[in-house]
Amino acid sequence: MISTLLFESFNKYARISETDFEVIEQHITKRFVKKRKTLLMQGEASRYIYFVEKGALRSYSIDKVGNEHVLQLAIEGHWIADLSSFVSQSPGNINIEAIEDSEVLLLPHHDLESLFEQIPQMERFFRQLYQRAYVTLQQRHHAAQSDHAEERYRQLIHEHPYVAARIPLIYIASYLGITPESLSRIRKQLFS
Amino acid sequence: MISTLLFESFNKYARISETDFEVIEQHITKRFVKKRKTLLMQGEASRYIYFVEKGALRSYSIDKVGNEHVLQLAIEGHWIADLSSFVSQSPGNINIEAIEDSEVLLLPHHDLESLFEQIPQMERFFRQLYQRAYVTLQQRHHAAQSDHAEERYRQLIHEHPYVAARIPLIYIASYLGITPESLSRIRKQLFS
DNA sequence: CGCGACGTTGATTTGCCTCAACGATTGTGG
DNA sequence: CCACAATCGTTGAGGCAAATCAACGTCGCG
Repeated sequence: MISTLLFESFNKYARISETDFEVIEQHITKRFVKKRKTLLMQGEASRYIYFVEKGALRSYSIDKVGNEHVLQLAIEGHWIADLSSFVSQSPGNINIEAIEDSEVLLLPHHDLESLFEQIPQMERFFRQLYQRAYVTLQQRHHAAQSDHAEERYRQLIHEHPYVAARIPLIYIASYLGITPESLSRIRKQLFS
Repeated sequence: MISTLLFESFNKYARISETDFEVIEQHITKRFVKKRKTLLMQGEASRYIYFVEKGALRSYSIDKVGNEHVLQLAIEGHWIADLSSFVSQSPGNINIEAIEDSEVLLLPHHDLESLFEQIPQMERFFRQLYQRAYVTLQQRHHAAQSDHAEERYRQLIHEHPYVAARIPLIYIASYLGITPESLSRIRKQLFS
């Protein structure tokens, strides 16, 4: 087995047997990404969906004035992707970059159809993945509208303590939709 | 044919023949909703996805302090739903309400499986529907992060002039994530 | 060593909110 | 059918959360 983490991830949302998993693994390739190196650049069609085996990554978009906005933070055991680009196989406007030296497993869009046919549970897994992505995005949007920055930061610490502890403040701030300065002040006030 | 509008909507994103459409129509029911009456209430599992045949509706969620946040505005020819609830068939936290006296067509989740089998193009249509919902949400989130209220309002007028012209200012404001007072001031400044 | 990445702190500004009041419509119950 | 109540939009005054601008300290690394 290439990756126990990956096996567990599949099994969390669908029942994948070990023999099925072996089939899946044949379609997986591994890639190493150095800190601050880009894995996916806007303008490309995202040929893969990425599973973080080790390290940490972020996805972000860039606005008119050149500011980056973090969409997703992912540490080992989690998936990261530009889903709209991956699903439609058309150019996206999202970048994915390593925050630490990382190992990433690549599952190619190209192989999905045949995988779905061989392993019906894979289809279920992906359906759920898309669903979760949508629900998460909706919750974030709602939180951004209705909660203050401090409350959103509290929530993040509560739900993803590892992420909050490990990822540099600048990216956390961007994820929360505020400036590093603001988050720094919020933290100061929160831990005292 | 019950509804030409509905037929056109299907055909915009998938090729549905008239004979296929007749099959679909057998699963559709019509419902009249009076202004300010609720079509779907939070806590319910959304059994239907709704097509607006006539009138206008909004979907919204309510935050801790009791404020409403409009998620979607839909006039005739458009779909509206609590997708996460509809897809998972579990209780949602979204309300759908008529802004004007409206006619709505109901497509039940219960019938989808069999429809997908009979009319493969239906599956394609729904896949695209989900995709568009996701992309739209992501764009809105990005806009909320990077643009000022005035710019977001401009965009809305540009992309959905009919909506902007017809829907009361309070709902537009909520959709943009600002107060009615703020939008009123933005408008004053914009049209002078 | 020197430079870039990262975090902090202070001073000031600003976009939008809150609260309050008021007019114009539209809706409704007696 | 009229009176009164909501709904909707506007305007003004004041306040606040977070942004901006600027400066500085620490750390890791080529």
